[in-house]
This record gives sequence, C-alpha cells and structure tokens, in this order.
Amino acid sequence: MEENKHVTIYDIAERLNLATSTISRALKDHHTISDKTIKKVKKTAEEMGFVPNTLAAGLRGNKTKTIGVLIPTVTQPFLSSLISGIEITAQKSDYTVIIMQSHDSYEEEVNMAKSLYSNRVSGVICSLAMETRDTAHFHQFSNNNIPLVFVDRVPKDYNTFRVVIDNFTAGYKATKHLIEQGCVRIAHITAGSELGNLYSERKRGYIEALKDHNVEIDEKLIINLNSVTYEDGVKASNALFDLDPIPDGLFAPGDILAVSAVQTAKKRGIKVPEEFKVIGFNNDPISQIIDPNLSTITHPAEKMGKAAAEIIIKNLKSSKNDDAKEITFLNTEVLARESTQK
Amino acid sequence: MEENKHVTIYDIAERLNLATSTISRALKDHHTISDKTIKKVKKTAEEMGFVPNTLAAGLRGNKTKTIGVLIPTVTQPFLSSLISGIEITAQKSDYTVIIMQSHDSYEEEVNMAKSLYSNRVSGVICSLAMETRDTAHFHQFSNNNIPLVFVDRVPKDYNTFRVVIDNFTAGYKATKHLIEQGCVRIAHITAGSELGNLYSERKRGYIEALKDHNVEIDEKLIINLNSVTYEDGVKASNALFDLDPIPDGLFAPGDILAVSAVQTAKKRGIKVPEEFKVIGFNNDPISQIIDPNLSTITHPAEKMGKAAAEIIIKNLKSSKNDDAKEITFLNTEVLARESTQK
DNA sequence: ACAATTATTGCAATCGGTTGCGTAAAAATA
DNA sequence: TATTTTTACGCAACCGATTGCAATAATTGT
Repeated sequence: MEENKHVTIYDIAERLNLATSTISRALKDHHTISDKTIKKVKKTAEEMGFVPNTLAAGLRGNKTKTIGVLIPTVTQPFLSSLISGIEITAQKSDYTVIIMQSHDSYEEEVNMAKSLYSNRVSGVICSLAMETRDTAHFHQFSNNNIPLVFVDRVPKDYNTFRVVIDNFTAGYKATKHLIEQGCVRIAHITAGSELGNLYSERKRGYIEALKDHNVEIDEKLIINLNSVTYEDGVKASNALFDLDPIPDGLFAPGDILAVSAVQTAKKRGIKVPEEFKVIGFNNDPISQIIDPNLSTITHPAEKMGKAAAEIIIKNLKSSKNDDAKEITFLNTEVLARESTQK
Repeated sequence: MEENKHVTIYDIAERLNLATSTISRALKDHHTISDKTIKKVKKTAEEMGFVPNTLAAGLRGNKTKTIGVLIPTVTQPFLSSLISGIEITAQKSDYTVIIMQSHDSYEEEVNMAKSLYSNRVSGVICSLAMETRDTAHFHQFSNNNIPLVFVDRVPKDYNTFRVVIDNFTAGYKATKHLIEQGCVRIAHITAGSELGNLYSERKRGYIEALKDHNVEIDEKLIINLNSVTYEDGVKASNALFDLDPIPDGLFAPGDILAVSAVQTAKKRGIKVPEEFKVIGFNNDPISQIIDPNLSTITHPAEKMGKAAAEIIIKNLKSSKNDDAKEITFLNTEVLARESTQK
C-alpha cells in the first residue's frame, strides 16, 4: 500500500516549473494567467490527483465556506427536512454543512457553539434547545460578523436573522378550522418554553380564535406539558378524556401529540372524528399514515432550511454590514384531512 | 459594533511575555510546562476569550478530528438515526461531523467524496447511493490511510470496514415468521441494486425460508422495483392484489412499502391481518402508528452509527495499519405486531 | 526604433497552532 | 563547590493555499 502524500500546489509547481502563485491563480481562472498556462495547470492537477486543501485556504483567507447547523436533534422529521433544505442550498454554492445536535441541552448547545466557532464556520443556523434560556453563547458569532440565523425555535430578543412561521396565525387557523367543523369544546395542549416562544404563540392563536368566534375558553381544556413526547401526549389525552363531558375537539401543536390523542381515543372507544376531532401540527409523515388521516398545519421545513441558508450565503457575498436583520415569515396552511371531518 | 479579531495564542503570548509554543503546550497540559504557567495561561486564555483555530491545527498536524458522513439523505428515519448515533459517539471524543447527502446520485456522491477529502476529514462513514456501481471515488481515502467505514448499503468487494446487519438472516426470519403465522402464498417485493446488495440478500433469505419450510416459490409473487417509494409500493401491492388468488402474506423489505401495502389492502377491502399478513423492515416510527400496527424487523440504526464512529476513532488512535478490515454484523429481530397476527 | 502599455509570472509574507531541537535555570548528585 | 540531571521555556520551521507587489516579457502606439 502506497503512503500517498497529499498532492499540493507545490508539487504541481515543481512539475511545471512554475510558481505556486501561478498554480493557485490558474486553478481559479484568474485573468492574469494565460489560457495555455491555465489549461496546462488544470490538466496536470487532474493527472496528479490534486485536491485543494480546504484548511489551508480557510486559514489564509479566514473563511471556510462552511455553514454550521446547531439543532436539538436530527431525528425529528421537521428538523431532518430542515437540514435537507440547508444542505441542498449550501451545495449549490459549494458550501459544506457541519451539523451538531444539542439534544435540547443548554450545556451541549454552549459547547457546540464554541466548537462551531473553533471550526471558523462562515455562518450559523440554529434552532434553540428547549433548555436554553440565555443566548450569550451566540455573541461570539455576532461580534465577529459571522451571520447567524435562528430558525423555528428562535429567541425573542436577539438582533439577528430569523426564519419562522407565524405561530400565532397558525394556531388561530387550526382552531378556527375546528370551530368551522362544528367543535364547541376545543381542548389544547401546550408546552412551557420561554425562549422559543412558539408554543405560547400557538396558544395565543388558539385563545384568540375562540374569542373571535365566541367559543367559551375553558382552562380545564388546556393542558400544559414540559415535553412533547408520545407518552406525554397519552397522559394529556387521558386527562382530557377523563373530563365529563369530554372535549369534542383538540388542537395539538405537534403531530406526535395529535397521533397519541387519536390512538388514545381509539383505545377508549371514542370515535375520531365523529365524537372527537383532532388537528395536529407539522405535517409529519405519520399524519398521513394514521387512520383516520390527520388534519394538520403545514410547517415548511425544507423551505425554511433553504431560506436560512440563502440568507447566510447572500450575507456572506455582499459583506455589507446591514444592521437590518430581517425576520422571514413563511406561510403555513391548514391541511384538512379525515380527523376533523364533520 | 466592534470588529473583534479572533484571539490567537500570539495575543496570549504577548500578554504574558511567553512564547507561543509555551502557550500551545500549556493549553494542552504538556508535561514540560510548569503548573503555575499552565494555570496562568489557561486563566488568561479564558479571560481573553480565546478559542483555538481548528483550521490552523488541522493544517499543521494534517488531521482534523472530523468525521465525514456521506449518505443518500437525512430524511429517512433509518438514516437520521444513523447520524444521531454517529454524532453521539463523535461528540464524546470531541470529533466534529460533516454531513453530505448524495440524494442517491452517483455524480453527487463522487463530488461530495472529493469535498470531504478536500476538507481533510479524519475518517469517512458512507452508505452508498442507489445509483452507485463503482467505488473508485473512495480510493482517495483508502490510499491516504483515512479510515473508511461503509454502513448498511455497502459495496461487496471493497477491503474496508463495514457495519451491516445480516440481511439474509433478517429476510429469512421475516419470512419464517409469516410461515409460522400460517401464510402459504407469501409475496415479496425487492429492488434491483447491484452494489448495495441488501435487497437481494433479503430476497435470498426469503427464498431460503420458503424452501426450508416447503412453501412453494411462485415467481409471480415476487415483484421487482427500481425504487422503494410509497408510490412504487402502491403499484406493487395493486399488482399483487390483482392476482387470483391473492397472496396471503407479504414480506416487504421496508416499512414504507409495507405501509403502502396495508393501506392499499384497506382501500380494496382486504382485511389485514385476517386475509393478508404483512411484515415490514426497519421499525420506522410509522410502523407503530399504522392500524393495524406493523410487524417488522428491527434495524439498529443508532447502534450502527455508534459502531461505525467507534471504528473510525479507534482506528485513528492506534494508527497501526491493520489490514484486517473487519465486518461488523449487528443483530436484528422480528417485532411481531398486529399486522401478522393469526 | 523607442516608449508606453498590457499581459504573464514570480517572490515572499501571511493565516495560527504545532513540534523538534536547543538552552538557560533550577535541582540533584558527587 | 563542581558536575550531572531535570525542569521549563524559547526559537523557528512547518502545514498549503492566497495575494499584494515587483518584475519580466509581449504587444501596441507613435
């Protein structure tokens, strides 16, 4: 087995009796290099199996064409689609994507932020960990002019780019849909997270829709969770079904919760949608698998990923230090399926 | 806004009147540096907000503590769990993970392999693209002593590490389970991919199980697909249900296919599992959502990711050039749920 | 034919940690 | 006290691509 050393521009330079500066420029079609030389260099580089060393270029230029992604986990459908979107856009502009999972832990998020900084990423896309209450660990990016985009779970008071959906409107739409389908006792499950205020926004939309349509707001129908797992959903659902009378509708701010409600209802002999209508959130794959198919709110994950990546790349190209860090709102829609049919 | 330049060891050295070499060594507890100096340096580094530049270290040492992951997509549950496993293990040893999606395209896979090499990753974990028939683009890693681990969809004839399940045995088990549940006309869906021979292996297991249990092998019951999408599954299922008599069992080598079969059956009024039993593969989340719950074969994605990452890290520590590139087989099990009940 | 451009290429510093080797100072030994 | 051994730290080259500036060669203009 050969101990192939990496081929460098020095090797090419030596072979062709040229300076490394010429090689470097030729490889990127610099206008001061003659066409013949460019062709010759490229051909030789190809023959010798030259692959540029990103590290060297990054060190010298202090930029890496790398986007760091810091998210709670890659296994949630929404987040893996988000990554997919980021990756697709990044690839088009020849950017590399580094992914780190915070597992919803504040401590890990802090560490990984440092690690991304250490890797001198060109930009950062982040969806906050559940635990996170403080965003000081992102100052290192802001302070060094590294574009930072928060997605979905975003801090409220941080002057940087944000790509989100309008959770209030989405919650409003979902609830309104249930009302239109005839529900009058509409339950809601929410979760307490202060920084990423998306659940509270959805709840606000829920409340507002009830008010606007003169539907009674009953605090007993609102269940507050600390996490949004399937098991939590089952508990919440059982609590709702223990009420008398049971609610006739549920707006669950996530498809997993909605599915757990549907399945719990089935187990208890409650018919969905006849006796109990459910609308979820996210349009996860499971929403089309469950019987009855789940009505839900679309959550344009891939689009959000693309938008976030585009913001970073655009911001990197024109390095004008706009202080206008806009917030991008993407649209959501009600997907009316079987679980809310009259 | 301050134009904060990155703090370097030079800055620390200047502040403390020490050499950069001393700083560098102190920061990593080198034994030739006195405890007092180490403490002083670390304290100052902390105060000044020093974050090491990974690029510089990587360039000098020609190693980056980075694992490159090259997979078809991140959105399949199996693959996102695989990533999760890789990431968890990598993080423990302070490795960074770079993820690239080939989207099952050979051309993209070639490009991204080059990109990973360009980033001087320390090791590579790959699950091959469907399209890939040729693995020459991985030689750059093998030739340069960069550990390469193929996972799940692995080439047959490449002397490197592999982490897989025993697809033959898994197929055998799945089929045997159907036989035990009373099926006698067992259908199978397979897909033609030559390099990643996992579907053909599963099929081999299917055939062998039928033989061993004296169940007739009927070529009409075996459907060959080019891809394994939900839509393909519907087509295949319809083809099976157009037969007379229809099969009484199906071993689908993926939960998506299995689910499509269950749903197609329902639409056509065929009762699962009474008239038609189905077993899938992977234990995707949807398998527990669909009604009836899907029997399936476990596919230990996270474990495989961890195993792959461990192989790389271990191999990097002890840089002995073992020519023994072992194949790691992980275990799979039948999960008997409702869709195959007698 | 000579000056003025323009087209090409080379030189050398630079990015920021890392590390082999050398040396001065302190401690141990004779 | 003289000498050997440790201990602690500095010097400077190095990794490989990039880039401002200088320099040489080719081309154009008068």
